[in-house]
Amino acid sequence: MRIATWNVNSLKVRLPHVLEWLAIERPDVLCLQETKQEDKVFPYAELEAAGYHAIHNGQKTYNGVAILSLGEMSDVVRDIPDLDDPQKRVIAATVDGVRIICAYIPNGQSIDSDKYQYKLRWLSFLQRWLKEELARYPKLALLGDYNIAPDDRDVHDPVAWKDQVLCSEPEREAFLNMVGLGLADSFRLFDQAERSFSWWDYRMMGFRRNLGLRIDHILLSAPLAERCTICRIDKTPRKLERPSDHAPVIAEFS
DNA sequence: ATGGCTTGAGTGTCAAGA
Repeated sequence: MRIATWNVNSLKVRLPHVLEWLAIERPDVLCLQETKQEDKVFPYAELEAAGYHAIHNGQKTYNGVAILSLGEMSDVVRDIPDLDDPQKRVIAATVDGVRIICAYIPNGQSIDSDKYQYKLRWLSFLQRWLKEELARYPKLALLGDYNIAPDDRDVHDPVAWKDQVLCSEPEREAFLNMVGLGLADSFRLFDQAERSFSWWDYRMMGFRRNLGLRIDHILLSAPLAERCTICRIDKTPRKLERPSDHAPVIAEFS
C-alpha cells in the first residue's frame, strides 16, 4: 500500500497538479491539506473521473483537509472529538484495514503569539485522541502538514531557526510525544539525502537554493512501520509552474 | 530592513502562511 500527503495551498489552484500527480503516482491514498474551499465546491467529479473516492472537511479561505483513495473508505471522522474548533484541520477514515488520519496542524505564527498557544493546545488534544484511535486501530498512519521540524537535520539553517516557531522545544516535544505512542517517523526509517525538505518559502528563491524545512510527515504505527519499505519526498511538482510551496511525501508498506 | 511570494476575499489592501 502506498500512501501520501500533500499540502496543496488551495485545491482550486492546484487541482491540475494533483490530477497529474495522481495519474503518474497512483497512490492508494492521498491526504490533502489547505484545500481552502467549502465542501460544496470540492471537485468530487474530477477526482472520481480519475478513479479516486474522496472525503473532505472544508471551509472557505483557510484550512480544509481531504482524503482521496482508490479503495472504499469507512468510519469517517471529521475534526478531533472533544476539541471545540471551527478550523477544519482533521479528517480520518479506514481504507483496506488501515486507519488513515489526515491532519493540518496549526502553524503557530510565532512563539509569542496566541496562535502558538492554540497550536500547543491543539496538539495536546490530538495526542489524547491519537491514543484512543491507536487502541481501536492498531494499523494506523498519521499523515499531514505537522508544521513541526522534528530535528535540526530537518532545517536548512538550524541556528537561525533555533527556538523559532516550527522548531521550538515544546513543538518538538509534542512530536516526540506522538512517537512515544508507538508511531515511527517513516522518513527516518531509511537513509536519506542530507538537507531533505518538504517545504520551501516562495520568497528569496527558497526552492532553488534549497532553503527549506521538513514539516510534512507520515507517522506509522508499529505493524505498518515494520513493513515499511520506502519513504520519500517527491520534489517534482514543486518545479512546476505555480507550484504549492510544499512537496508530496510518500510511504509504502507491504 | 520584520521585507521578500502566494492565496483568498474582493476591487482596497489586508490576513495568513512557514
